[in-house]
Amino acid sequence: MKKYDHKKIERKWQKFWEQKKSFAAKDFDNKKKYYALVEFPYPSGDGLHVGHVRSYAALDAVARYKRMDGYNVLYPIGFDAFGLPTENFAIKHKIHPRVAVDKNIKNFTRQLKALGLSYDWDRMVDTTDPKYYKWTQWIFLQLYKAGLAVRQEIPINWCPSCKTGLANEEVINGKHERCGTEVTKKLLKQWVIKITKYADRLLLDLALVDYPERVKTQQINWIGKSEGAEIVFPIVIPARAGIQSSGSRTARASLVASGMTENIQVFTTRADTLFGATYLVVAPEHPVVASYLQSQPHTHGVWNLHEVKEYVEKTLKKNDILRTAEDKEKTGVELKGLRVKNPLTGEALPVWTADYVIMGYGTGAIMAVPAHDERDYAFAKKFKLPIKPVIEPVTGIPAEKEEKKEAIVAVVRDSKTKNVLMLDWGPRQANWGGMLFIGGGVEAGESDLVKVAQREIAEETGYTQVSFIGQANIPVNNHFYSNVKNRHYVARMHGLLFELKGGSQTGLKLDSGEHGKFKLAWVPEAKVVAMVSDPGHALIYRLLTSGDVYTGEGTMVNSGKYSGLTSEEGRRRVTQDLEKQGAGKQTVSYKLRDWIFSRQHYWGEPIPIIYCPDHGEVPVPEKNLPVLLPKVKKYEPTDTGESPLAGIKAFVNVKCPICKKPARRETDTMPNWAGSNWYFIRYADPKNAKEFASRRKMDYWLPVDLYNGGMEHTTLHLLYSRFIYKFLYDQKLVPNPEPYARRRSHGIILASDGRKMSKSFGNVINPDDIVGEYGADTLRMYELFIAPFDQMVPWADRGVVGVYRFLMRVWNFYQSNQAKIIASNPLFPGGRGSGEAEKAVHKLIKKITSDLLDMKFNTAVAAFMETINKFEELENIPQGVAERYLILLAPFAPHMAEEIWQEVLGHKKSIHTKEWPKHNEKYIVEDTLKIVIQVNGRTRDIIMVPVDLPQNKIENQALASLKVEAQLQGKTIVKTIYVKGRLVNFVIK
RNA sequence: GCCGCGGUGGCGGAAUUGGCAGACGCACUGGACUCAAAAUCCAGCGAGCGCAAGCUCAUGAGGGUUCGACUCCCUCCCGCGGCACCA
Repeated sequence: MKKYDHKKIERKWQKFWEQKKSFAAKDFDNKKKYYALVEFPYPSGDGLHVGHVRSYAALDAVARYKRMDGYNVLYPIGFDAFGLPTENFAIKHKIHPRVAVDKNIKNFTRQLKALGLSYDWDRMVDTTDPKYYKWTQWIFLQLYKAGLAVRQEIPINWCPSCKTGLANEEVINGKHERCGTEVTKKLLKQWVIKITKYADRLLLDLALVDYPERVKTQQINWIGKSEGAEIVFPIVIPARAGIQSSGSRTARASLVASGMTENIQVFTTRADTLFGATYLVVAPEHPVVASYLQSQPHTHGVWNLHEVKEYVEKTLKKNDILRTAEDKEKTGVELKGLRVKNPLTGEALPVWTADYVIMGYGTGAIMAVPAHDERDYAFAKKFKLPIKPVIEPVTGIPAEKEEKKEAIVAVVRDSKTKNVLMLDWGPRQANWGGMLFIGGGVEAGESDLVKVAQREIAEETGYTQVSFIGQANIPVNNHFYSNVKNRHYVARMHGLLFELKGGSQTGLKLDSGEHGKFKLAWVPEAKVVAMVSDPGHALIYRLLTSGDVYTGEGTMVNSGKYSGLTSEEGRRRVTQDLEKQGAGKQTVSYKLRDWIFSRQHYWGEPIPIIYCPDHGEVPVPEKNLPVLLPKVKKYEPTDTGESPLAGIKAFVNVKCPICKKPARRETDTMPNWAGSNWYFIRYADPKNAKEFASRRKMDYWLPVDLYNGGMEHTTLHLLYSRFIYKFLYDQKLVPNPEPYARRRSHGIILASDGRKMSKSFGNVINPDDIVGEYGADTLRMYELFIAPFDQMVPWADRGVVGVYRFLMRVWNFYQSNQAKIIASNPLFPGGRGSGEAEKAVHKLIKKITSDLLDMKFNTAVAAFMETINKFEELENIPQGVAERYLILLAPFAPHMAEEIWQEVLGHKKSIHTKEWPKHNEKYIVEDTLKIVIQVNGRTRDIIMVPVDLPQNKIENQALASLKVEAQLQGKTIVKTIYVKGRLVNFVIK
């Protein structure tokens, strides 16, 4: 028997496939195409990670399966090699990034080839190849021409020690990753890509694609669409501000001179709370603040310029992390003297600036409604600003005919035990009964709610020694049914909290219907929430005990003509009315920010723009692309805050393409994401020198049918590349609106200690070692086997051995002559065998095919194991069965399958060109059924019956079972449940 | 805090979507082979009671729906991931 020499076998077939170009994708085949894509790796100095292998092996299995199933498959690979890691690697090892990339790509290529992945190597791309990044620059120019690439002064992360701008990726916990200095914000002119213009389509078109739900929701949340209204608050200067009245020329003139606008626009999703706005807050970066500071103090009297200036400066120094992660204590300062007018009420409101309002969202200004917003509430409490409730919650379900009443709900807490007094009205019915607090109507003539509540407490519980603690800030309108009165009510319930001071009780004084209907119950605090059965009572309890602000919807109050409307209707009406008077409009706001595209680093694509003293920004003419990254000796970041390219005269100095006068090149480079945005398009036509890809080839190959990559790219690469593709689609340059029809993500592989694999922990598994010891087939199959594909899982050395043992058994099985039996069988002409083996292989075909389509690789591998176990039990395996098993295995263990196929079974052509087998249900169907017999839902016996046995016969057989008989002793059968072909269940009493 | 995902033997995980809980693999135990070990092969392997047939308990906790719940509903606890003053 031949030994399994994985090294020899794997090397042999890898060479064979490479020489024959077995897996090259043909452009324009008459077969159906299938484009399987894995995120191309970043060729780091550490080499391939076992995490890469998981993704690549999985899609390799799919790609190989699809080829065998008759598809023309494109399964390409390339390298994403620009960016910081390489630059840092180069600096650390004192070699040029170009050299480092070439070296790393070579190493990665060797490792990938040793895994026997069926890539079409002729289509390999490298984002740092000028022939490639020419088109990355070209795409940038298209964005520029469309007005989507613009230069803006934007606050960026800034390292004051290195004097350089930083990418977000370089900021770790608020510190510069290289020097540890705290990062600040600095205004710099940056290239910005207007991805926000596509926010809505990026959101809507998620409906067109098959992505995992969590990927979709993560993108939806990231885009963060909120529908709301923009409301215009005109700025007024009140008379008491000093010298001049609001119409005063002097005051106005000063404001206008300082650039002050006529009004402040706010964004809100709750226009229904406009009557509850008691002040305005603008972000410290808001232009109103700047104009306020520039205005002339002596004309304005009470202006507190100094204080405002100090606050703004302090805030701007903080970076985002400090500003948000710092204690949540609200800070802010009033822009004294400045007032705005509520456009609907005419009420004058003060204006504050506070860092809890951020410039980047909405309009950078809000109307504060402290009664119905937690942040505004906290701010108003701290600075003693008025709080005005304008929404009352509504609970319960309205009935057609209901009586209105004012009511109280009293929560009584024992001062010692902290238990809460509840009334137990028996089991909860549809809208009455259950556990409630003490409640009662306010009767005519009663005005003091505390007295009303004390009266009700005494009447219903007899307790008189209760002291008032507090009242809920808003009443709850509760629709309910009174069983006692047999009537529907809507009660405006005021919540009051009491403490019991003494246990003495007087006689109860109940309404006629109340006698004996309820019991008193002292409920521990922790259980109250779970026990209270009425939603209105539950809400009151929350308002009373947690001090929560009511931020939900409800019915409008204290809102003039809008009072009584629901929140939803109120929002519509208020917005409409504002629109009519030109004081507002319906609008939409997104959390998504524009994409900062400039990096002050050497190792990236130069941005193809020239600055001319006469013509300003001039794009590099397309015929002059690529703008080559110059070869330099020094590529370390400078300490001037400019890209290292700025110091290279031969690069910087250039003639203006329009007037030929001396001009300067842009010296910033593009971020890492630029090259990876569109690489999957290039695979369709990787060598094209005239276009980024030919339209015909794109029409054939795109979109990607299956794209696998990491979860960590969901809101970066995945979103960016969707955006770029949509942009190209709008330019009529690519054929579809979405680049990836189906997206899947693999879980990361942790080290066996459960931590992340990391050189510093010394727990890294190198794929080379596993390939060396057990072979690529074992490594690939192991990684598919360990866990569901999308789940994170720790590495287990022993698990590798398990898969290796399995492959050894497969090897030995085919080496023995067990697999070459039965030439023909009378029942199955054509050399196919009958019975168990045939059934097993048909089941396997079905299982493997559906698992490949569903990406359930772990259960597919288990099925291979199960089937080989079965084969070993059986005496004879027909050759046809053995061959089909091997064909199914080919996408998973391609080397071993090929070796056995050609060397042991003597076939002349590669197994990977063999057609994928089809299963036939008729071989799978069992001729006897296993019927589970249950008594009261518990399995008591299992019987085997012929498939065609009718129900009554099955039931009779079930009854005849001795084990069932034992259960039936002295009981009667109430009901018999039969589930076709599956079980009989006797319900007995 | 909000959103999403998850919790099943000693471990990684199966379970046709409401119908035999624990497939497959690892670890472990016993046996065969061996002078011995490794490798390999055979058998066992959720817990408790029992000589056994078998019975009882068991899918994070508690409740509910159902003839029947890992699966559906409610409440809670824990873990992971994302977002985080987004008005």
